[in-house]
Amino acid sequence: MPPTQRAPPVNRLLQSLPEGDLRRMLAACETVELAFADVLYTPRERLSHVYFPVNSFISLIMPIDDSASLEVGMIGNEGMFGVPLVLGVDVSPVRAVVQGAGSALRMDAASFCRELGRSQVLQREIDRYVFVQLSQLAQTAACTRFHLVEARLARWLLMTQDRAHANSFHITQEFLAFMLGVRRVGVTKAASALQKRNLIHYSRGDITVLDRRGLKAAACGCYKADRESYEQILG
Amino acid sequence: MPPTQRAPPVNRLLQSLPEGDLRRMLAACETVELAFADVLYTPRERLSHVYFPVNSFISLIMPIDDSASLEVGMIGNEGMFGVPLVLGVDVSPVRAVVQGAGSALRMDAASFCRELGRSQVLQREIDRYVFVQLSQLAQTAACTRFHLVEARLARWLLMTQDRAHANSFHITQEFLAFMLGVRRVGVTKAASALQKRNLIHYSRGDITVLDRRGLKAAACGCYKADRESYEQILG
DNA sequence: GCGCCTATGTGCGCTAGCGCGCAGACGGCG
DNA sequence: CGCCGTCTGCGCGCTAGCGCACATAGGCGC
Repeated sequence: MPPTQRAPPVNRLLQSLPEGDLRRMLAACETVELAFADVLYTPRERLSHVYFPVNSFISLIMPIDDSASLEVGMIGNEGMFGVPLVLGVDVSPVRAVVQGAGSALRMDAASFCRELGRSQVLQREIDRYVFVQLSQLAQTAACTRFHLVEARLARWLLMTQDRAHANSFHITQEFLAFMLGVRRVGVTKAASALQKRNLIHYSRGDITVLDRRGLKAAACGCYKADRESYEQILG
Repeated sequence: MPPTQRAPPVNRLLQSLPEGDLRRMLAACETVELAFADVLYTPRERLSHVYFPVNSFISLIMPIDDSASLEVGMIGNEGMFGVPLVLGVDVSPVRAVVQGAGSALRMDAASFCRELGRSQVLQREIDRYVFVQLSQLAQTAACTRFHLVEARLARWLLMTQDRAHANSFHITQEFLAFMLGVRRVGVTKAASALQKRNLIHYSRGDITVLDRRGLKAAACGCYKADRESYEQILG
């Protein structure tokens, strides 16, 4: 997935299905446009829909102590939102917020469960995706504990770049701080350090990755670990 | 699960099965004795067996940067080790270490997958358990980021007490530090603070919970959140 | 061209936790 | 009874990140 490549026309989880299954899934989906910062799900609600991002992407945010929160997962067109439904549960502990505007395929929960029951391949594919999310979660937990903000930021930027399928995207430092669970000032410091090293450029919320290779070097190993986990299981 | 109650005779995931399924599962299991600090699984190995703790319990530890690590999950007789197999994957990113000595039911991976395919009820039950683990993982990630060592320690002691089905258990501060991802000295400080408040007593690795209610008050809300998640989904 | 809002940068005192090294203390074993 | 290994406690200087408050700076509307 080189960053300059265009996003595939549909979601990759779906794309891997045999033709019949794919057709049925697409028939049960509607295309929706997601706007930046849209909240698709709030904890304790019922999960009414699943989302398969096409060129949008979504953050999973774990709230805690009614003021702090932490991003614990990111979903682009390699995945889906609504994993608990696969496990027979219709709630989730995390908030789902649109991080990159764009389109997604949406399907109501009941239809999704029905199709899951019908297609072995779908079931199997999505199960594997659940595993990938689980791994990412564990990685993020440890990363958040041990790694410095600058490295975590670099990781975040790389992950976002992958899901945005572009070198530039929009995100303010305020919002970033919120994702990483640090102060805005912490992000300012880390980001300006990366900018001084000519790895990124940013201005008023528009971030451009200038040197992807350098950014990888600045990031912690967690980025690589995530990628490898994904490629090994779903690649 | 009041702490003084004895551990149920078998694993609770299994106990909830209808008689036929239960019999088949038990037939495919062997009882093994797990010793403290046994390593049941090392990342990147193939998952050869699943474990259903009876009165033992197991820690899931995420290694990172070949020296640091962090506990990201705990498995007592309410759960099982080997969740990735449910998702069609035969590896795991976490180490599995015996935290409390005792017995467990062990089953080889192939038999487990076969039984999963045979019993809808088993499948459904275990899926829900996977969800609980996932929630716990997210909770732990955020907890680790935001909460002070003392509160995290209190949470850990309560979780352990639940799984040990006893007020006392053995764990050195060194090992505890390792779980919580902090220095041993950090644990010493937190533990002696709890001891001064008469919530716990400890000496050379033997820890006794004296005041469970008080310990709950000292712990962060994550303990309560975990319990509620478990009870709501599997209770 | 001016004002305002949003985004970014900075300074300052503070705290939790780190790394390191050492001191005491308890207990099992010879 | 004494030794030694394990477990616990403490001191010291250091750093990352916090909370707060304020200072620039770019864009947009009027």
